[in-house]
This record gives sequence, C-alpha cells and structure tokens, in this order.
Amino acid sequence: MFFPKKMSSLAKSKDEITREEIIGAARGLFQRFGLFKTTMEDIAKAAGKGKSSLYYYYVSKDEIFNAMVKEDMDEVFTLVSSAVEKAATAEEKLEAFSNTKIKALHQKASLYGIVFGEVSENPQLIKKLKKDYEAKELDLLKSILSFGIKNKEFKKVSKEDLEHLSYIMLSSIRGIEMGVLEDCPMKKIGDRLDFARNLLCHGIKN
Amino acid sequence: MFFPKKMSSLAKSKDEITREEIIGAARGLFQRFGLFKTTMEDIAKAAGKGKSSLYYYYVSKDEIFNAMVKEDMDEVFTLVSSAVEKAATAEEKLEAFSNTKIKALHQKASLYGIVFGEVSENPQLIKKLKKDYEAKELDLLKSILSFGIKNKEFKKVSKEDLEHLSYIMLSSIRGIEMGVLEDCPMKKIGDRLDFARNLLCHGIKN
Amino acid sequence: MFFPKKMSSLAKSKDEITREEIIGAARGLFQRFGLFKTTMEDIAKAAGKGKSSLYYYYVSKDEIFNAMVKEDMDEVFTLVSSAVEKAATAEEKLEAFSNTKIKALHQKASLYGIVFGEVSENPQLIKKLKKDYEAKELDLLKSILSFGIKNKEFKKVSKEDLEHLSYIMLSSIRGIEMGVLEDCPMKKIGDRLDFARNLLCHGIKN
Amino acid sequence: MFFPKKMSSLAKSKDEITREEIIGAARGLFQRFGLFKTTMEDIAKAAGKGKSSLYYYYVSKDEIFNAMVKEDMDEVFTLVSSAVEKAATAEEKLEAFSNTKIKALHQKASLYGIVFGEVSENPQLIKKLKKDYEAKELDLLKSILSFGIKNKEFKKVSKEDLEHLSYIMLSSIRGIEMGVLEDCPMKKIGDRLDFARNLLCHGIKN
DNA sequence: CATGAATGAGTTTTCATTCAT
DNA sequence: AATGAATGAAAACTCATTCAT
Repeated sequence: MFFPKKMSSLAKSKDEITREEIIGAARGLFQRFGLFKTTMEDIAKAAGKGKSSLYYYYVSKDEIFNAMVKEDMDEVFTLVSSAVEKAATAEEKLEAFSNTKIKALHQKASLYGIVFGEVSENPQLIKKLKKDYEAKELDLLKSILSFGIKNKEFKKVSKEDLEHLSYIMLSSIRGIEMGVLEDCPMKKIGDRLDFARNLLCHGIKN
Repeated sequence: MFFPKKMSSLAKSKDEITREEIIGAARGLFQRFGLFKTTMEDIAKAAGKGKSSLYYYYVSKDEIFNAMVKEDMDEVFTLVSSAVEKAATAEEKLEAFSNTKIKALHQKASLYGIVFGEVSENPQLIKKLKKDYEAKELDLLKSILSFGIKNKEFKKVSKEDLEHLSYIMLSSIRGIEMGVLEDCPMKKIGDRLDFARNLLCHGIKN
Repeated sequence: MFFPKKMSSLAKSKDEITREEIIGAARGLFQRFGLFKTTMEDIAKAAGKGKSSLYYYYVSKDEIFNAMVKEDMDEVFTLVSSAVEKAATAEEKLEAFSNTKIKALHQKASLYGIVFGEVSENPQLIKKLKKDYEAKELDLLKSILSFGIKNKEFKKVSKEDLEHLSYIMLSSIRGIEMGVLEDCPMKKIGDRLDFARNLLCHGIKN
Repeated sequence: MFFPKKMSSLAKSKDEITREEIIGAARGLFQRFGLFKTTMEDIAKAAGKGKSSLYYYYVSKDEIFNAMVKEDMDEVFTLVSSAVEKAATAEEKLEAFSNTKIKALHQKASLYGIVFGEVSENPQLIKKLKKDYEAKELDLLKSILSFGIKNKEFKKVSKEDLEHLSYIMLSSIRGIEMGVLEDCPMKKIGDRLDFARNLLCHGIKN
C-alpha cells in the first residue's frame, strides 16, 4: 500500500467525523434550549442516530456539552486572534478584536448562555474552560495595548494599570456583547462597541 | 370581625407572609443550584411545608422563580436609586450607582445566573422582567449623565450620544460585575469599577 | 375525641398497609424471577399502582427487596421457634424445628434464592440479615440440644462440641431443605429430614 | 498441509483454544459479580477481544455462562472421584470426597452462586446441568456406601435406605459447604465436615 | 388552609445483540 | 476470523403536578 495506516493529522478518521456530527447536531439544540432542556433523544434525532449510539462516542450528555463548548471557544479565539494579527495599528487591532468576536458570537450565541449561566454536571471543567479562555483573551488584549504604547498610539501606563485596563476593556466588551442574548440586532451592538472603543481612546490615546 | 378583610397595603396578610416565606426558602436554593436543579421538594422542605402546599400559593415552579427574580430586581433597584439620589455630584452618583449595585449583587448573585443563563419554562416572562429592569437602570444612568451635563461636570453631548453612552456604561458595568460569578473578590471588582469610572470621566469630563 | 391520634401499635396506618401491599406484590415476583429479572414495572403492575408510587414508599428496588427478605425471615423464625417451644422432648423439638421450617419455606421459597444467591446492590445489608437469622436459628438449635442433654435424651458433650454439633445440624438441615429450590416435592424433603434426624441419633457404623 | 483438519481429540484446535480463553476470562467475572452484573463488555475486555468477537464463538452470554458452569462441574467431579478411588476404606473415601470437594470449591466458589441462585435466561439448561451433576455425585456416594457395607465397615441397609442415606449425606455436605459463600475460612469448614462424618458414624443418643 | 398520596411523562443510561466489512 | 459501529429495548429513577380530604 502507498498510504500509511495512520492518517495524516489533517485527515479525519471516521470516528472523528461522527463525533463532529454529534457535536454539530447538539450545538443547535444547546444554543436554543440550553443544557437541561436538551435531551439525548433530541440530539440523537438531530444527528440522525439512535440514542444509544451517542453513548458509543461520548460517555454522557455532559461530555457532549463540554466538548462542544471547548470547540466553540477554540474556534472563536482562533478567528479573533488571526484578525487582530492582520490589523496594522493598535486601534485597528482593537476594532478587529471586538468586531470579529461579535461576528463569531452571532453564530455561536451558545457561548454566552454557557460562559455565564447553566452549570453542567461537572462545573469544574466548564469553569476551567472559561478561565483559560479568558486568560487567552486577556493576553491578546494586553499585547494590543502594549503594541499601541510602543507605537505611541497610547499613553504610557504602569504595568499594573495595563493589567487593570485590559481587564476592564475585556469586561466591558463582554458586557456589551451580552446584548446578543437579548436579540439585539448585530448592527446595534457593533455600533456600541465602536462608540465604546472611540470613547476609551480619548481617555487613553496620546 | 373588626378588621376589614383587605388589609392596608402596608400590613401583610397571612397569605402574603406565606408567599414571602416560600420565596425566601426558594431563593437560597435557586441561587446555589439554579432553576432546574432545584426541585419543588427542596423548596418545600426548606420552607417547612408540604410539597403540594406550594401549589396553593403559586401555580408552578416557574411562577415561584419569576416572583423571586422580580423581588430581587426591585430590591436591588430601590437600593441603587436611593443611593444615587443621595449623592451630590454626577461623579459621586456614578460611584454610588456601581458601588451600591455591586454590594447588592454580592448578596443576590442569583440575578446573574438568571439574567443571563437558564431559560425558564416561560422565557417571555423573564425576558420582560429583564428588559424592564434594564430600562429602569438605563433611565437612572441617563438622568445621572444629564445631571452631570447640566452641572457642567460633563461635556455636552447630543441626545443620541447620551443614549449610546448610557447604554455602554451600563453594559460595561455589567460586564465587570460578571466577575461575581467567577468568585472574584468584591474588593477587586470594586477597584475595577472605580478604575473604569475614572477612565470614562477623562473621556467625557469637562 | 375518644381515640388517640397515635394508633395502638397493632393497628396499621394507611402508609403501613400500602407498604405491605407493595411488599406482598413484590414477593411473588422476586420468588419466581429473582431480584434482577423483576422490574419495578412488574412490581407496580402487580401492586396495582403506578411505577413512581413505589418510589413514594421505598427509595429503591433494593430497599423493597431487603424489606421483603427481612419480613420473610422474621415470619419463618417466629413460626419455627413457637413450634419448637410447644414440643415436649428434645427429639420432638428437633422434629418441630425441621418440619415447621420446611413447611414455611415451601411458601417462601424466595428465602433460599436469596439467602444463597443473588447479591443485591447493598450486599452488606443482606449479609447482615442472613447472619442475624443464622445466629437466631443456631441459638434455638443449641437450646434444643442443651435441653436434650439436661433431659438425658442426649449424651453429654463439651461446650465446644455443642457449638460444632448445632452448626452442623443447621447446615445439614439447610442442605436438605435446598431441595425446595429444585422442585422436590415437600413430602420427600420431609421424609429425608426425618431420616436424617433418625440417623443422627443412632449412627450407621457397626 | 500435512496435518488433517480435524485434529486428534487431545490436541486443541485454535477455535477451541479461543473458546477456552473466553470461558477463562468470563469465569473470574462471573464468580465475582454473578451472571447479571457481568457484562459482555467486561468479558471481552478481560479476554482481550472485541465484544462482537465473543458472538463468533458463543451464541449468547447465557451460552458462555452455561459452558463455564459445565466445565467447572466436570473438573470438580473428576478431582473428587479420582481422590475417592485412591482411598482404601469407605470412611477414608468419604473423607476424600468431602475434603477434595471443599478444596475444589474454594477455587470455584462460583458453583454455589450458580447452583443455587441466579437464574439464567435459559433456566432449564442450568437445571439440567445441576441435576446431572447431582446424579453423578449421588452415584459416587452410593458406591462408597456400598463399598463400606460390603467391607463390613457399615451396617447393612435396605436398598431404599441406601438411596435415602446417600442423598442425605450429599445434602448435608452441601449445606456445610455453603459456608464458603459466607466467607467462612476453609479450615473451619473442613473441621465441620470431619466432625459431621464422625458424628454420622456414632450417633449422639444415649 | 394544607397536605399526604399518587402518578404520568419523561430522563439518562445500560447492554446484549446484530451486521457490514 | 474478527471487530468497530450501531442500536432497540428496557431499566431505574425523577419530578412537577393533581386531587381528595
């Protein structure tokens, strides 16, 4: 044979594909109905599989839930950070950050219902996921601010204040994004983020 | 009988007292375990009543939940707005707003689990509650800003921007408050809110 | 009122009656099909109740099972020991012992399937029940033998041998009774026990 | 190929070897957990095979169970009867019988959990196995007694009484052996069997 | 007023078994 | 010869809710 038995890491094994299918089916349900109101029956039906087949791939409903959350978080972060990288100035980077994220969240509204909200059977796992995700976003934000300072776009601030500042920015962005949960139109949320960024820059820009 | 059946609005009828007892018992449970994980059995036990007695006072678990949410929201809002009223300057009012709210939320962490998160059987009701609450907070914030402008503390802004601004402030405050859910110590959250307020004022103060 | 609220210990509360009904319904099933093959559905149907009602009275299937075993054991023992008491001589007492027990077991064949056999979810409990029951039977048997010795019916034996002897007798009786499980007709088992008792009193050696 | 497909009855075909492996793996599980609590998954894992492979060799879980029981019974019986054969006197034969059996059962405690206890899906099969086994033991015992009578070790008895006697002896031995199930130490059970055998030869009456 | 009793309708999960490869 | 994948059928257990008293 020409091909090795172990596929290259890019190709997906059949097992992986099925797992993805299940997660995919679950996502829509979890987003709309939440963890508790979504039943295995629902997921199975949506995935076009037997209920017990789900248990062949995942140990429990909770595991499906957690797997989905992790996947979504990773995806959003990848999108956001690559958009940030492409932007030239710090201000543009900030814009990329909030704009990309808000767009991604639009599709993955689930993340909010999850990130704040329902507690899975294994809350520690979700909490860790959340914490890790936040830490990554925070680092990204800090690096943008540092870049802006080096760049003379922003005022120089103490290391401590940089910490504070980035945290507040992240929180504020999240607070505004929350509107997603309240069916606020994307456009409006985008405007608000722009406004806020603008506002913030007059407080911190050189 | 000497007393009229309909008591004065201040005095509580026995019925009202029992309803409060139930809500009170439910609150602790809902805060700790959420809507779904809290059972009627739990509430009944906590209230020292028979399970079926709860149905004498409330039509369903959902109704208990909604009643509790409303009560908490009202209480927090009353606290916040009276603190705001007492403060002299706009900046002090803003400080009173965030400080009082954060203190109140500390005790009623439930509100966040609820405000974003679990969807009750009757999501419309909770959504309306949320919307009303937000509207009230928004009005309060707008009035503070208006006061500050009239007061010459803040730059004059267009009516439209006032709208935007207040909304963003509210969202940001909420985002920062979110830390409550992540077991962030009160002090730290307070500091962050101070920092943010400060920051904001350099962008909008005269 | 004339009657006290707390009924006399003889009268059964409605709750107790229902519990008995459930146990009664379960008994037939457990005897025929064993612990695992008998489902809560089966028991509920047999008791003329809803499946979930069973859970109102008993925490789990295992609890029903254990309750039944205990009840049966107590009943058999009461029957046996009162029959023994009525008999005059030691040999007659031994006869009463085995005869009464075999008759009782005929109706409660369950006990054997249980006493040796299926392991409930909570094996410790059943094991304790078994041990206690055995200890009571052993005491009874020892007292019969002692009575026979004092009576000059039997040879005097050391205290240690008395212990051994009673244990062996009990085990042998049990071994023979085991035939119940194999659908051996009552009469045959009775005969064998008579034969064995006889044998025990004379030996087979030249 | 040089060798015929059908191997001589001593050599084991690969198929037979695998079947033995499966039975071997199942034995430990069945002994510890019983028929119902042992899953095909467990057996497969223990056998180092895929779950579905078991079905290539055995039609059902029940068949595996029955095959194991049969194997164990045969093994124990072979051990016992060869030990009996080697003994010189009838009394020594009786001793060999009970001692060898008790030692064998120590390792195969399963047999008791099975012989009395769980009912497989196909109870007739197990019942037949049990009956056959019992018949063989009974014959062995009868032959020992006959030998003893011919030998003048034992009193002459009618053919009918011989039947009775051997059955009772078998049952008694089994009853005492039962202690195995209750974690009674081997030594103690051996002592009891000795005591009983002794007793049988002398009687207890004056 | 209050509740003990009862339950229907679900829920997650388990597992022996099948079948295409 | 062997098994990975898939599943139907059932099981134990839960819980909001009803209702007679």
